Amino acid sequence: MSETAHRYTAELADRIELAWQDRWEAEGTFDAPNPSGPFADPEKVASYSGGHMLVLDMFPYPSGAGLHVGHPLGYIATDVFSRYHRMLGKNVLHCLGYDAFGLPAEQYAVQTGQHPRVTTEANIDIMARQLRRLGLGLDNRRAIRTMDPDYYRWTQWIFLQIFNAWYDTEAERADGGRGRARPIAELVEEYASGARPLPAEDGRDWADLSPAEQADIVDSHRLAYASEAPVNWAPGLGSVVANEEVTNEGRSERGNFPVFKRNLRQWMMRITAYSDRLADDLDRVQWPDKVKAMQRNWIGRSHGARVAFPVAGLPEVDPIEVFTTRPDTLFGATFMVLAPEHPLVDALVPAGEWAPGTNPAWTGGEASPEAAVTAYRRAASRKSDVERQIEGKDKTGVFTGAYAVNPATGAEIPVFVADYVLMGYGTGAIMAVPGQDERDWHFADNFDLPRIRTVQPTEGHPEDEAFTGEGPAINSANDEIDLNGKPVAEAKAAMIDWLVERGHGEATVSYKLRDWLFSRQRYWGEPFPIVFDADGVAHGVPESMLPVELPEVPDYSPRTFDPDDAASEPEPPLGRVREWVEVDLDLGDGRGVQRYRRETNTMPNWAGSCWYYLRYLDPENREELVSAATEEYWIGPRETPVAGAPKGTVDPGGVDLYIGGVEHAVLHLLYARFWHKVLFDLGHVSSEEPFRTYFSQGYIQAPAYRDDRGQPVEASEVEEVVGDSGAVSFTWQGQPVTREFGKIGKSLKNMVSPDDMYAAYGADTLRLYEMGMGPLDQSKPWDTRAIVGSQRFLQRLWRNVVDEESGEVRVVDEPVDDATLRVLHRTIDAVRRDYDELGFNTAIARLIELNNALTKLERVPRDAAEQLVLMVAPLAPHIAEELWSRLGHAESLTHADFPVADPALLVEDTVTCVVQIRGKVRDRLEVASDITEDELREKALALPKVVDATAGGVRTVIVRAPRLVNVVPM
RNA sequence: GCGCGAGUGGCGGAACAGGUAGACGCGCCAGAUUUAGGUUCUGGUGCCUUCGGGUGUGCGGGUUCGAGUCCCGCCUCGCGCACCA
Repeated sequence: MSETAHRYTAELADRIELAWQDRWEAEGTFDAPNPSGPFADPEKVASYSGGHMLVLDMFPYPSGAGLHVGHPLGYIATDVFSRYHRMLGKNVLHCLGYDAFGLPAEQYAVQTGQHPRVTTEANIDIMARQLRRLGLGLDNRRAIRTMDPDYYRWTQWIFLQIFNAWYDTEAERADGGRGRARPIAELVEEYASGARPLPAEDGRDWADLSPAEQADIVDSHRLAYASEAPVNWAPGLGSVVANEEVTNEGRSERGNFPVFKRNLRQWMMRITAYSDRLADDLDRVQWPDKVKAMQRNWIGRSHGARVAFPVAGLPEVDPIEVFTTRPDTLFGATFMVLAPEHPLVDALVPAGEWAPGTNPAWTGGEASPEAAVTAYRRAASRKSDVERQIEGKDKTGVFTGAYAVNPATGAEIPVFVADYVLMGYGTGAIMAVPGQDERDWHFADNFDLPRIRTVQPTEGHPEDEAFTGEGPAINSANDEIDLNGKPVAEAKAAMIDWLVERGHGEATVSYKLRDWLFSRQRYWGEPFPIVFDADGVAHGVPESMLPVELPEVPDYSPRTFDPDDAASEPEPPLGRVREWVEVDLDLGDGRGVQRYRRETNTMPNWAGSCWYYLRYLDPENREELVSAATEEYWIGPRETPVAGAPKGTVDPGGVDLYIGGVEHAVLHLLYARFWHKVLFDLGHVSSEEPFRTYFSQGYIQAPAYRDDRGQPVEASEVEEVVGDSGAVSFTWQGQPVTREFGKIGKSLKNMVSPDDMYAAYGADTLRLYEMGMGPLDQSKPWDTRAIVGSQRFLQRLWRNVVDEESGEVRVVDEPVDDATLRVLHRTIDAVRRDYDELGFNTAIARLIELNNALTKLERVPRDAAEQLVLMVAPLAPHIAEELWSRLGHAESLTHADFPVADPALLVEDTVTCVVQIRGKVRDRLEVASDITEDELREKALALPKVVDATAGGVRTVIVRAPRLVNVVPM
């Protein structure tokens, strides 16, 4: 034990931190008042001079492994930002809930027989303790959990809103655009009154239709609908998954099982109705360009044309509709290709044998078109996405035996079936233009089909390749239209005009985005508030019957199958609870008590996370999801749009700062935007976007080590060996291992727990280290050795205020000297700018510099120390509170005013001027900061080094007073 | 292949608007304290150097009085998408 009994050690930090965490909790320091409702405190709300701000993190999934040091990075950043803005006088709401439904808890439950609620609650407790120890300033009254019935009743309520809505593409919006969701009852009304013509043209009125026919029409409009459609079925997982959850390799993100396209009856969300708004409104939010690009790419809007190709000799068959982005190349369409699943295929295929003279390569080795198509379709349906991927560019297909007429040339061109054309994009059929499309070129190669170039390739372009570039049209004229010589864009426009005029097609837009598969065959998720009547018609459960609670089941596991058994059928666990599934209800629709069957699928994990930020605002509201006043207060549109938005942009509202990982760029962040827009259309929220500013934080990577077999070894047991030459190598149990940097976790055996950091350094040191490592949006390697630097800073800060031996406050009540005052105010100015822009690493560097300056003083003036403590507070709140308190302040500094820089003190009297010769620094001058150019030039030219260099004369002198002179000799 | 981003000391990273490259921290070196180790404190630390200076921000060119920063062409790495007609 040294005599420095009051040194800032890990033990002292621990005592200070726990004490302040208790006090914050007892005083409700971070409880943010609402303007009305359960958390109302209008007086307090009005007292905030700086307005209000909502700062959120993507909420965590409570996994069993607890936190590692990578998790809190974003939480610390939002906490620092929140604390800073509280000191600017704002009512800051920062809180954190739990994404509690999900697969890992269910899988664990299957293994152990423990109810997933029990394990999830235990995990939440562990996480909550670890997060509390970090000193986050959260309003814990709002820590919602998606698995609680009080929460998911509103998830179900939103589902019903979507179920009971349709997208009216003609309806006008407030912003002047067209298209918005409307209640389904209004659609029924319009049909019933005759205001809207019925889709079927058999002359009957709405009232003449049977209830089942009416239901069919209504259901086909709903934004949430059950439909039989090709979905991603993962037999090994026992569940279907969304497109967004299928990996590049065609496997399920969860469990890594093969995924098959299967026609199954599942719940879908009509997110495609919002394609344009989801793409366009990205201009209105402040998000990283990368994430905007990812969403735009996922939505995949492309402009082109729809063209109809009549089928030769079959006037009764519908023409084949294709989508093309290159209508200008129509003259080069020498064949057509339909997706194997295309509904028109059966009608096209002629009966009987192949026509005499059919190219044997087209027949797939079968005796008739029908046999060939059937065999090809069967083979295609058996292929998993993995296999499709592996086959890659090797184009396969068979001839259907049918020909279509190219409307531009009148030529009869063969129609093929091939799986390189996807049913889910465009119309599921293409016009093949081998001259201008690589894939079509390859197919033409394989099947000996003609190729006509319709764009003049640039010089030197290989003879044996498609030309996809820009150039004048060639070979593109008939009696009515001549594109030859026109550049691509002009030719496109001319062709579209001609197509429209002749009734062959029209300009159109196509999207990659598809409707969202919304049901899962799992136990641990939200039940659908849906029941089916005896006719199989789906009915929404009345609001008064919400929540539809998740029943207890004897067995949590869905039925899983051999991972490659594509023909297996999903069987959700809830289907086994007959007494829950079969239910007598009065839905209040005049039918009285009837027997119904409940929907046994559950909602995907994304459901709860789609809207949790809204429930934070008003978590105890029993009547509404969120009250209008509260929603508008926290996330209503602001007067000024976000920085960087195009001119004339109207602010969409939303969370002021949302921080989370980029892995959710096209999942959570797209789904939440979709739900929010539906809620906006239906009048439940005033904001049009959920997150007006989103920031994606980087990952913290930690060193991981592998032995000579490539197996990870326990990183904490690895020793570093420094060789004679200074080269560093690593060993584990005596054997050499190699180092890499990777995601922290069990799989790489490189876990670093925050608990160990709390024990060795304290939470403030950990916070400071994580914020000081580098820019927040960058990934960076964890280095436990380097944390000590952050601890040393806090120790020096502590020592500047508290005497280490006596424990007494050692600041003096003397005015701050002029030099120190200038350093102080420059620091205030810089730190404010850094905090505003989440530049915490540079803010910390500034604070260390200021602290080092104070260390050099014989006596530390109180005023300088206090301002420094206030500036450190957002980053290291416990030590700051403790020092603030020891400096004689009874109140927490949470709402103390953040220091303000005096502009007068930012102007320096003298500055260092560099004197360059030919652009290289050769000397320096101390000059008055208001020195004139002429004076400075004179001084610089008089310097001995300059005199030497300019003996042969001066060509030019550049003067940028007061900082720089550049002399260029002859 | 397409899209986005990044290459700066031994390491993490600074550098507002083209104007002192390497702030701050780790590590390393030296000294002080300590019985010693550790801790803590003080000073030094891009590279080369004949101690005058030379050189230096992935590579090659360009613009400029002046380039880490702007332009053109490459290379490498990371991330995302990927038969999207």
